[in-house]
Amino acid sequence: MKKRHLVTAALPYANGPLHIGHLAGAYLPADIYVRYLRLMGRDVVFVCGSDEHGAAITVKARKEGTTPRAIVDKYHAMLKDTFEKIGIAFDIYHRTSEPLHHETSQDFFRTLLKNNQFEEKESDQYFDEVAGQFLADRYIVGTCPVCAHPEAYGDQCEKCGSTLSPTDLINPKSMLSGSVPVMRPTKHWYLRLDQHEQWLREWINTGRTAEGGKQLHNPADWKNHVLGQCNSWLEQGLQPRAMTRDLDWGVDVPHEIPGSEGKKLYVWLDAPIGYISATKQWALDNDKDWKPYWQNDDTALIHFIGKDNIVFHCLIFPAILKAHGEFILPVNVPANQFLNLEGRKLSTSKNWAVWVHEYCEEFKGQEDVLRYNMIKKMPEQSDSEFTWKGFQETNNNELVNNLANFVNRVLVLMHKYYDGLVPSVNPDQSFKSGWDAEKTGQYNEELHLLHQKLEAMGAEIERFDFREALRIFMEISSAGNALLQFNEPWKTEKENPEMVKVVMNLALQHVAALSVAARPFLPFAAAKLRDMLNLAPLRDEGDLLDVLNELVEGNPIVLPNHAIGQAAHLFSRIPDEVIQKQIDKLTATDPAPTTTEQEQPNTTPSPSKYEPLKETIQFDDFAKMDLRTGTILTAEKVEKSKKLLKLSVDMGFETRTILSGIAEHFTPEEVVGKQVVVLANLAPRVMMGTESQGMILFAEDSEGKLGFVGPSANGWPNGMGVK
RNA sequence: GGCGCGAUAGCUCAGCUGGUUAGAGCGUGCGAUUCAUAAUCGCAAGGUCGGGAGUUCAAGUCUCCCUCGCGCUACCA
Repeated sequence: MKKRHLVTAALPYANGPLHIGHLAGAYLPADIYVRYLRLMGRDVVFVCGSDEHGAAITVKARKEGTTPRAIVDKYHAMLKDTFEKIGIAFDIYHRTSEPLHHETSQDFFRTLLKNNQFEEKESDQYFDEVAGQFLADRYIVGTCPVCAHPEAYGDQCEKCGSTLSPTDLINPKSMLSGSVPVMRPTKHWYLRLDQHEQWLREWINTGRTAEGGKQLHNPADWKNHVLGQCNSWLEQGLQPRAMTRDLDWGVDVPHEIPGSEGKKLYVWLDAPIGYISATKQWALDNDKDWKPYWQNDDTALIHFIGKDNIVFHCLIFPAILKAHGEFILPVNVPANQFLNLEGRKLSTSKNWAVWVHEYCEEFKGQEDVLRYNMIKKMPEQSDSEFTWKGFQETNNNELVNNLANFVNRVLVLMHKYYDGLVPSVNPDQSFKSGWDAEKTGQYNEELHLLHQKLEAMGAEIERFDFREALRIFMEISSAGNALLQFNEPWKTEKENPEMVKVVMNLALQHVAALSVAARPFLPFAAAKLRDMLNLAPLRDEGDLLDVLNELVEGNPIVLPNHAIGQAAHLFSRIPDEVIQKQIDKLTATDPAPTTTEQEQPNTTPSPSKYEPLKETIQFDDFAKMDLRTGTILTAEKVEKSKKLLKLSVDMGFETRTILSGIAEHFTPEEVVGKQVVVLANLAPRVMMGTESQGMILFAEDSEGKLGFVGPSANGWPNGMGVK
């Protein structure tokens, strides 16, 4: 194992609160890993912070009539508070708007420039002639080519989730001035990723940056989907990537560099360097040196992220680090897959989520219950699912019935029989082992078994299998329950008090071991347990290592005559009403039916389903559109396209070829013969090698389902106007 | 469309380089027990390992094709 660890968790974007998907994907696994390392006495720094730049934040500020600064201040404070409440124990939670970060990333940029890592390239970008500036993708709105949502952004449609590029938008408009943007050439700095392809391929697949080079990591330890995603990119060939953008909210390209006016560092540089700035700030605050953590190959650098971030952390950021020349590469990037909620994908825009700050309000004192559930459902190898019902069952059956109940019965019996003083034991006294009813137990040997379990648990954490680690943790509680069950102190106390002393002492050692081992998973419960046992609070400085060192010798971790505290309930049952309330809340904010309900006609949509009205236009604006009736004659799927159908439409006076993005809604057979309304004077556009000569109108419901729009009477003549 | 990852008991998931009757937790059924938040402990039932073909003495595990889910990507009005 390396001498020291630097652990990062993906920087959350400061334009919204944290939901359980974020938690299960990156922050909780990172936190467990780090807490474990601290318990083992390792040198570890855990950094994170808010990602506060980019156009999405300025857009949000504009919408809400405030400043980007106000937006990031609000969400930074909120995120920081949420992390604290749910027990994510960063060493520092930084933010990219700090001057230190600006300096750090600008220095990085200078070094890359000096090292000839950039090429300057001109490309055409949308430019707002009224506002006199280039437009970030987010600053351009238009109609989504996929779902016809009229307010899609240049990079993404929030309605249907499609990834877009600004040139895809129909009727693009600048959000700054409302004018129609024009294409204009602009210059940017591109990182020569193509020059890094060779060693990246070698590094990803062999753990060495060059043949015969030093072994930096073992690819067998990396997750399948991580390697697969990387190789998929490598095989397609890496292209130079722009590292700067025409933005107005971000880190300036250093001013001394010619052509830097109006240019900001793109998120590719800005965000990951945030890890480094955060480490620097931590070092300043704690009178430490940040450099060994980033520049010494004794350090294990580990990035915890979600699967959408794989390429960024496994290819682009490593390329940046290597291009700089003085930095180490990550030894692992244990990316998780996605967590679904009640059968559907989490969606911020559709408010289909469990918000962590709300959970912390509504379930005060039950932070660990959420953590436990997140671990059980952690999407380590494939997507997983959170349900409120499962949340309740897990809490009641495992945390209350097994763990909390075990702790409670031990403490109650200890007080009953020994007034809360740990009894001394005769190590030769035999009893039934809690691990196997058939086996005769021996005190020191049983303590040694406890050691083995804790060690196995740690090994699983080290290989990022947190669910398995948690299972082993619970095994210790189950074995404790079994120990009591097999030996029945409540029956045997009178006839065989010596045996009961050993059993109760041993049961207490289980509880004590759990009070330490729980720390990575259930930090609040761990603290409560320490208190109940009247043991010193954990210091995060090798407490588990100390326990292991005693147990491996067969020694107890709580000595005879230690006075324990009063028993209290570690976890409480969650009743049906509480769960039902959460389910109601979820379905109230998003009335979308589940799959089984989808058949039901939904005639009374709630007000929230309606899109806001667009701004008022004049009659002249409407009159510009030439709408005509037409009939679809033929339809076929466009090759290599998922969404397009190629249609020929009888317009009466002529037959037109029109491409329409409806292949995911209708089969070609379904649409042939349908009478439709066509926007006939729309400028033609070539897509997938075919020119589209118009646009077909569809009605869309709140689910994104499409319906034909046409004259209600059959046999209406084609080519007629629609007014 | 291309590429990647996944599809295993009612539910949530493990199954490393192919090799004995395919595992765990939860749920279910039966039994034991009462110190404990009607908790606990034991036993049992439950799977043609998404579908099809192939390689092999032997395939959940390798190859090919197909279906479905998710992600990345693409000139998609």
